[in-house]
Amino acid sequence: MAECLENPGIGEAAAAIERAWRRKESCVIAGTCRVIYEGRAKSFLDWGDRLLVLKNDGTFIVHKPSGNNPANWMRPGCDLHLSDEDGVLVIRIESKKPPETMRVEVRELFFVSSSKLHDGTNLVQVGTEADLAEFIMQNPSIIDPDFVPSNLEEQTKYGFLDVYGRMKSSGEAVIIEVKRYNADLSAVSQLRRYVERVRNLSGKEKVLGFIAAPAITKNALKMLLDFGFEFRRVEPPERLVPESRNQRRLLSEYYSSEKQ
Amino acid sequence: MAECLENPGIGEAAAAIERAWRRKESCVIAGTCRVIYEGRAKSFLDWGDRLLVLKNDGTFIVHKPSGNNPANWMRPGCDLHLSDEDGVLVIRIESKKPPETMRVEVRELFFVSSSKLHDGTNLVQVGTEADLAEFIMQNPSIIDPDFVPSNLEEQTKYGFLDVYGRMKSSGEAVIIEVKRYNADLSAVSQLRRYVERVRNLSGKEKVLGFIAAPAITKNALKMLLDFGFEFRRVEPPERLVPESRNQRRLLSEYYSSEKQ
DNA sequence: ACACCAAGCAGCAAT
DNA sequence: ATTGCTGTTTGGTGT
Repeated sequence: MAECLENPGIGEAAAAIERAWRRKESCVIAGTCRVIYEGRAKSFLDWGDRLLVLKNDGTFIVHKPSGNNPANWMRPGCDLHLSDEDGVLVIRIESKKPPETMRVEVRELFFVSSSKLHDGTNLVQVGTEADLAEFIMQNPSIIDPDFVPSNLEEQTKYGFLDVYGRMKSSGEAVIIEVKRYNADLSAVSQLRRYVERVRNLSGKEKVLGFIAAPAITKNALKMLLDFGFEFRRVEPPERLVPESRNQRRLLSEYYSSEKQ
Repeated sequence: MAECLENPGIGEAAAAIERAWRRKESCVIAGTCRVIYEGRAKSFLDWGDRLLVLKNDGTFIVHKPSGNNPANWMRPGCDLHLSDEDGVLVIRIESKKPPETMRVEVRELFFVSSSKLHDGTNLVQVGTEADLAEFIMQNPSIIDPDFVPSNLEEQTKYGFLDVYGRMKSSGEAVIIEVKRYNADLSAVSQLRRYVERVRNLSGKEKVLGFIAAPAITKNALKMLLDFGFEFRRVEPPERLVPESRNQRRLLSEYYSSEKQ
């Protein structure tokens, strides 16, 4: 099932990686390497110890021993080529579209571990911006007692709008830009764009603009008010901070929500 | 140096991970697991085979056997806690700020590999937007034969302006928003914001706005022209090798050695 | 600490 | 295929 080599030689390691790749296994290499990337940009990473992750779909990821993000990577669908150049293991990874290449030179190896991995399940997520928009649709009075959200068809004729509707009494169009976190200047710009678009397309003179978010930056609020728009504070529907007690209950909660 | 376990039992694996963590080694686990994350959002990943990467700085990353991005992750600085719950290895990862938790249950293990990794060198990169802005500063005629870029201090006076200057003959202010790729609607919004800001702050009536990029989307071009701005096509220079910074010297050394 | 912005952004859905 | 936009965005820089 799994195959691990501790402190292998170049040839040994190359054979193991080649084998894993041919068998469509996932493979992790730890070693001292340097990396050259050329594609949409160019980069060079000088000698150091890293983790190299090779997936069977042609994904290749270089991780430094600290930090969240990879130092270098190649997206799924790459080709792999291994060679021994003067005692250095050279891994070339190539992508056709976009045209990119990565060259990893490994001069010392700590381990090469590989295993066939099966995974048919996908991540289930809650707490996104779409969830917040849905919450506003269900609770329109958060925006205004007079606000009535529209159906989706009416929205789509104006393009991508987070939440769209109108004021019941006046019939004025209402556009709401929803942000999951602190709304900033670009959120206001976005709202402004949408408002102008709806004004043009509908011919309505009066289009009201709102930003609904947990918070808004000072400058963004100023810009918002300058344009005659309004801010509505909206807390996310669920408490997302972790509870210390009874972690297991949460798991069963996920299960029941999965089952539905 | 390196330590690998193939198909270990729960207790064995827990001991190895604990040991790696205590020794500040980087550790990779392959196994069948499910993952619950709660923090800025919530997610649940049902049973499947994954790679788990634990770094000594408290980074924890869950990779599915395909795809570029991690399914789940915890950023640097987390605490780790291991336990055996009814024959299932439970890895709890906790972050204080922001308050987040991840719970990984591993019911089968393929390998646990760890090694102490040292890496003092950082990535050197060229071909960013800043490089393109620098190129325009050096070659202002790309924008207009009459365009004279200002020095860097003047750039920062109004905030984050990519390139700022004026027309030599008329004295009109010029603002250039630089994009490394296809300029889109948000790029035009950004330019518009900057132009309005400079108009307000400087009292200048005439402020010219440009987008300099390799390309621009259709709608973005329409919006750009509607506002009276202009587009300038700018291809990134063939050779992006900079000279000033010490770190960057490494890259130019590489390139010149490659070219021979 | 906050605000703002680029990113080899990635990935996804709608056109 | 392109466009537009979200993201547990991340990471960096300037105030």
